[in-house]
Amino acid sequence: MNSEDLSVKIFKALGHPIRLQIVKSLLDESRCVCELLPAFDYSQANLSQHLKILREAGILESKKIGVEMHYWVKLKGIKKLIAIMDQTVEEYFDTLDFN
Amino acid sequence: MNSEDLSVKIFKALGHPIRLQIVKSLLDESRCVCELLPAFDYSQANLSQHLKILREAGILESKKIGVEMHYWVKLKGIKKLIAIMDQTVEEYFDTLDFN
DNA sequence: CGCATACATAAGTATTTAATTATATTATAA
DNA sequence: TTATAATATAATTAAATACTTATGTATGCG
Repeated sequence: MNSEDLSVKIFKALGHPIRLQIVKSLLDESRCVCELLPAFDYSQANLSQHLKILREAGILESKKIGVEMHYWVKLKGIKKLIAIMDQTVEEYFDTLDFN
Repeated sequence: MNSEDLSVKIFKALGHPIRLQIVKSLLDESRCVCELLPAFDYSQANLSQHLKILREAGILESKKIGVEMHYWVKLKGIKKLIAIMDQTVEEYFDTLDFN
């Protein structure tokens, strides 16, 4: 896969409300699915599928510990990316004030 | 729309190869559709629809000048966002080298 | 063992998104 | 005014994505 395709894949992976929530909740600490599941209101299968998409985009990494599967954010850039997105969204709302 | 939804909308808008290309080509200068169209290999209608999605995500702004419609990147954050994405993709490929 | 827990995968359906083709709009120029 | 260029919109179809329900797999425990 080339850089352009990977960029698109990462943007796309983050372009879903459930997945963005998941990633945000993993920015500073790893968690197992058993912790994520009750935190959100999605079915276990659905959550698992979204985690797979995030793993395949290279955003998350996982490791099995006993019976639990732990997930964390693999790329440091993702945290920056989300921070810049927050800034950008602020910028957007700021521009609205002048209309 | 709240911040979370807007973040998702922007990520999603960038998560398509055509749209990412368009945005990148507009990062430093505005262009009319008549300049964009021959630069890429998409049908006029298709291009127009992607431009609409980018406008509706707040990423692009447009203005009609005579018979031409000019587009440019409205949010400064978008340029940063794409720069961080490029870094992140590099980071990804770097991590692969150690496997 | 055999069962329970934690998770993944598969299959099916519903919904969304994308692309194509055709048509509409708007501004200028002849 | 009509013709043309530049662009948008609508309608259709195709394809991808998301969600649900059902089932499978690995690990640890009694």
